[in-house]
Amino acid sequence: MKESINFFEKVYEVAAQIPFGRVTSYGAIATYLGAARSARMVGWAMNASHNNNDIPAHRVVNRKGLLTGKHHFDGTNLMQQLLESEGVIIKENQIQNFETVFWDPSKELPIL
DNA sequence: GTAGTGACGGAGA
DNA sequence: TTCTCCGCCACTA
Repeated sequence: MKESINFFEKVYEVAAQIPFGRVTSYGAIATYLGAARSARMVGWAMNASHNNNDIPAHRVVNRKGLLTGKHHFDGTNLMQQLLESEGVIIKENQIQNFETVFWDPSKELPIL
């Protein structure tokens, strides 16, 4: 076990605070954490979030609102199904009204 | 030690 | 808007 990278826990913390029926992007989280150029790390952290049940990874999509991470879920439509259950409309793996359901941590959460 | 890859994002065309 | 290229950090072979 290495020293726990705060980056991971921060990502989890932010993701866990995503309100019901809202979504955010990897870049938004990365920017909030001060790693705007490391959005990939956020996605990578999400990959490890499988061990954290409190991490609604299905609420995290790319900046286009595309469910790029759905392949990492058990089913093929599990991610979409979860989001639709929260009132998020999805079509062709892309979130509709993305601007409406988008949740920006850098705006909603206190500045780091 | 080097190269390839990835749940991404931004800039340029 | 989409496509391509580059950069970013961490992991794997």
